[in-house]
Parts: sequence; structure tokens; C-alpha cells
Amino acid sequence: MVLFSCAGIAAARSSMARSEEDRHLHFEGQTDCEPAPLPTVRHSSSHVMAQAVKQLFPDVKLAIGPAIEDGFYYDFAKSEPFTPEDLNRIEQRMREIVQKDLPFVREEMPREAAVRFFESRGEPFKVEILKGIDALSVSLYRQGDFVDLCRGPHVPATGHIKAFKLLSSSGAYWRGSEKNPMLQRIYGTAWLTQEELDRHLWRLEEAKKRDHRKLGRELDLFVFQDVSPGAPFWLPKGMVIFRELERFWREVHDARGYQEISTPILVNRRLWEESGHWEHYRENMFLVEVEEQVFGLKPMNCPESTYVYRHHLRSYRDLPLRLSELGRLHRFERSGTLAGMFRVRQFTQDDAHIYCRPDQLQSEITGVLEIVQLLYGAFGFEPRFFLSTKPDKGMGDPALWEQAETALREALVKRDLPHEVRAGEGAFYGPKIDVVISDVLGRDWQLATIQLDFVMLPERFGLEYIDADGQAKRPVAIHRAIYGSFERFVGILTEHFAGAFPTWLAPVQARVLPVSEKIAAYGRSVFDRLRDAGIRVELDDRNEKLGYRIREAQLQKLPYMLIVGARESQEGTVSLRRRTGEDVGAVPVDRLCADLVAEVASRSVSLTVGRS
RNA sequence: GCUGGCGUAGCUCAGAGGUAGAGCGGCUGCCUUGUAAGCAGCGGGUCGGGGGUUCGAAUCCUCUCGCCAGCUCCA
Repeated sequence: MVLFSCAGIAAARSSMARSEEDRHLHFEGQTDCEPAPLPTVRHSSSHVMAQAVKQLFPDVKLAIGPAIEDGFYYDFAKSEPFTPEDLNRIEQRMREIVQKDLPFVREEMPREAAVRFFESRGEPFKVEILKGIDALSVSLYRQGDFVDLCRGPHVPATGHIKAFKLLSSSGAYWRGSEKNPMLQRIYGTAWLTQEELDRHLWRLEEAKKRDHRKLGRELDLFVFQDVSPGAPFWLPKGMVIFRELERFWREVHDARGYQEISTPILVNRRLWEESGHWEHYRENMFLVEVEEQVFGLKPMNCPESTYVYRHHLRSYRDLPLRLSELGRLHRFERSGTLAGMFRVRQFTQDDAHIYCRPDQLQSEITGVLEIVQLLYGAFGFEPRFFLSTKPDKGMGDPALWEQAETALREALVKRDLPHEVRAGEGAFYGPKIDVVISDVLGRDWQLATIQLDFVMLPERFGLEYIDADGQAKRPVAIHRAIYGSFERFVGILTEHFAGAFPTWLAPVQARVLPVSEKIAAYGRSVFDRLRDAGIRVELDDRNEKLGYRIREAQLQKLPYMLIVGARESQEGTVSLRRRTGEDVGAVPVDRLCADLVAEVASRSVSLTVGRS
């Protein structure tokens, strides 16, 4: 159940991956995989893999093997995990099976017969699946000596599998429940052509290179320490990025009537009881006992923002009230779920709660969408929008739901934003818009959410305003976050840009490199000029060869290197080198300064200095 | 939390019962530097932590903490 979904930070999950697994696990739909070429090849690859495994390890039991996003897996019951050498052997055997071009043959048999068949073959998981379904007749697919319970479809023969590779193995629970025995899962990837496979493998390789945990350490942005798992230590350079994001965010919000607040991190249990977190969310909260009172570290900002709302008696004239808060939150996440900046226990949410009248909803949503486009545009992200509507369990006045969903839809239309509807996927307290972006490697990230709330804050905390008719009325609350969390967002940006941040975000924007000590004075004067202009500039006048210092600046991915020697010192120029390796040549210091300032002010994603 | 893997110098890693190693980084000196690594020398470690086995433990056993992959979870 989705509760208190105050701008959740969960990664977007592929709906396809979900359904392909569910088809197998729960016999949903008519087939075991999407009957399109790519899922079919992947599904067939998983059968070939199972065949290879059965040949090499006759004692393993078969569980399930669906196609998933980018590939396939198969789960086996086996006492020992598969080793990397095992995977090599299995992959080799798969290639032999492909070589033989064995046809996939479909057979039908009564369910009861199938139960006996799989019992006789010693496949308890297949039997369990068969006993759980109510079909009279089921289908099997056979290729060579291998046969599996399966609804297909499959490629005509194993020779149609052209481009695949096994990737990894690990434990996975039978039917996805930690109460069930653990199986051994092997993941593979399969594509229609070798080119697509190569490209996918390149992407995996590239993602590894861009890992923000590695880059964060190498570029001195942030580190994790044993003493506080799931909570980053922001280093000076990482903090520059954090502060620039904050600055940008505040600029945008200040200009749009938001009022920033800051509420306590440590709050008495009474508040959490009032908000319902104590009942529904306690196991994810860090609790502290002092003087016989229990306090909780806030996992969300929303309850406390209502205290700010209630500080005054509100008039309809006060609305909308837009209260923003960069709140530091703590959520207890199970140890095995932490993952760098992507899944943390402490993070800073760029939160805001808008309290408004129902008739103001559309314009408020429109305003939030504008902010989303503005903030994401700066990074070159193209947001996609998902509108989630009333679920069966939705609470509150149906007319209000209707009005709110219309407001959300019209706000999207008004800003000319195409969107996908996720019917019935809204929270019980209101409909929402989720925003997803794709990074440069094509990975999807859910960042912003805009959630309407008729129930949680307004009802539980008894929020009111006095309307024009003198009557007390209930406002609607809008929960929204744009970056989601600074931690996760910086992690995403780090991988998206591979550490080569746009100049406005770069911890060091330029470095002056005097060719030798003879040029030290001029180097310092250039450095001073830029620093006075507000540029984050460094002077590297160490007693090292130019090539050595360039290499270091290059590895640190500094946008600009400013090389100065006798020539430049005479002409009042610098020799400009970009981190891309381009040698731009001599640029007068005046122009350099003006261009740099302009590039930073415009928050350009590309390096523009010296292009004019 | 579960399954498996891994914790050795700031970083990347070698060492697998017998006196803790390398490369890079750091420091010092020489060189006086022109677009991705000049040369030499010197420091640097309770081998994640606790307990055990052993004459002797980085190495074997055990507990624990953390990290990685996947599962589960993600309000």
C-alpha cells in the first residue's frame, strides 16, 4: 500500500520487467512473454540456458525463467551457487545448442498429466506451479532433450538466438518471497543482433566507469564511512555542487512566491501519532529516547509543515500558501538495500507543500510543472509525465477527486506536456503526477512527484481557512519535490555527466597553469582577475612539467585550463584548453573573464568560452 | 533482513601458517618546465574490529561491523 508518499525517491521500475515475471509466476496474460521479437528471443534464450544447465548439472531443479528488460534469467534450485567458471561453461554449452538449431516444439497435455509428468522428472517447482493454476490443459515446449512448462511463444529453433551473453548469478527467492527457499538465478542478456548486444555491453561497461561512488571519491565530492552507513560525508567539492543546486532552486522558488521554512529534525512521538506515521511507518524511523520521552527523526517534512500553516488563522486571501523546505530526512532502510547516493538513510529533500483552495489547483499545478521544466532543462533532461488517478481505496469526496484529476490533466495540457495515464495508481489521499527522466545511458529515473492530498494533511491535522462566506473550509495540500533528494540527484548527475559537470556546477571551473616559474607573477594576476570575477579558479604553479599538470587537471575534469607562458604574458592572453582536449589558442583575459561569467550565469551545459 | 562475494598504505591491488609488499599519490631534493605522467631519495599499515586455534595468524576457526551483486523492501 502506498502511504504518505511525500515525494518518494524510489527508482522507476520498468512495468515490462514486472509483467514478464508476473506472467510466469502468476500465469497472468495469455503467454509467458510479450509476443514481440525481442522478448521472444530472450524467453527462448532462457530455455536454452536451462537446457545447458540441466546438461551440465543434472541435479538442479527448474524454477522459472522469464524475459526481462534487457535480457532474461532462469532460477534453479542448487545447493551451491554458480561460479563464474560455471557461467562460462554454461554459455559455451548454450552456443553448442544454438549451433544445433534445435526446433522448439509445442505440446499440449491435460494439467493432471502434466503434474504426473513433472513429478516423474523430479521437478517440484513445476508441479507447484501446475497445482496453482486452474487450466484444464497446459502447454509444454521441447527443444532437443529439454522440456519445460511454458505458454510460449518461442523462436522456431535455437539457431534463431544470435546475440546473447550470460552476465551474473546470485540468490533469489522462490516466488519472490523471503519466506521461501533461496534459488540460484543466472542473468543473461540477449538481442536481435550482435551490434545491439555490443552496444548494451558497452553501456554496462560505461555505467561501471561512471559509478558515482567511484567518481565521488576520485573527484573528492563525497565519501561514505563505516561510522554512518547510508549517509554521505559531503567533501568541499561536492558541497559546491550541492550549494549551486540549492542556489538555483532557491532562485526559481523565490521568484514564484514560495516561502522557505525549516522545521525540527527531532520530533516528539506525539506528532507521529497524530500524522499516522507511528502506526504505518514506525519501523522505518530512527527513534531516540530522552527524559522518558520518545522522539523520532523526521522521515518526511509534511506533518510539520502543517504546524506552520496552523500558526495563523488562514483566510481564503492567504491561499495559496507555498511553504518550501530543504529538509534533512532520515529513513531506516534495511542494510542490504543501501546503494551509494541512490539509496541512503539520510538525505535532503527539496520539498514544498502548497496549501490552496480547490479552485486554485490547476494554476498551482501549472506552476509546479513550469518549475520542473525549468530545473530539468538546465541539465538537458527531457521529463516524461505520468498521471495516476483514483484507486479503489481512494478516500474523500469523489467530486473533489474528479475536480483534482481534471486540474492535473488540464495543467499538463496547458503546458503542452504529453503524458501517460496510470489508472487507479494514485495514492489513497489523492491523484498525482510522477516525472521520469532518462540519463545519457538511457537509464530511467523517477525524480519529481506532484501529489494532491485531500486527506492526510488537511483532515488529520484539521486544516482550515475562512472562506469569503465566513465559513471554515478545508484546503487541499500539494506535496511536491523536484530534484527528489539532493543526494540522489547529485549521484544521477555525476553518472550522467561522467563527472564532467557543466561549468556552473563544476567545483573548480578553471585552473591557471603557468608554463614555468618565470611566469608566476602573470599567472597570479590572471588567477586574481578570475577570482575577483567570482569564478572558482585555482592556480597550479607547482614545480612540475606542464604536461603533468595538464594531466591532473584533465583527470579532475576541470572545464578549462588556462596556460600562460612568455607569449601570453606579453599579449595579455591565456592559451585556452578545454577538458575535451581542444586547444582553443590565445584568448584575451578580458574576454575570457566575460565569457566565463556569462557561461556560468546562463547555466549552460556546454563549454562556450572562446567560441565567439 | 536473506544468499553469495569482498575488506591489506590516501587510491588500485599482490601476499594464502614463519620478520607486511608493489605501482600511483604524499614529502624532500635535483631539473626550469609549452598542451595527458621528468629524475632521485624518504616516509607511510593494530592487514575492518573482537574472541579463539597454534611455538607462531594478514593467512585457519568463530562472532561482529562495513562494502559489492542479486533477492526482498522503497512509505
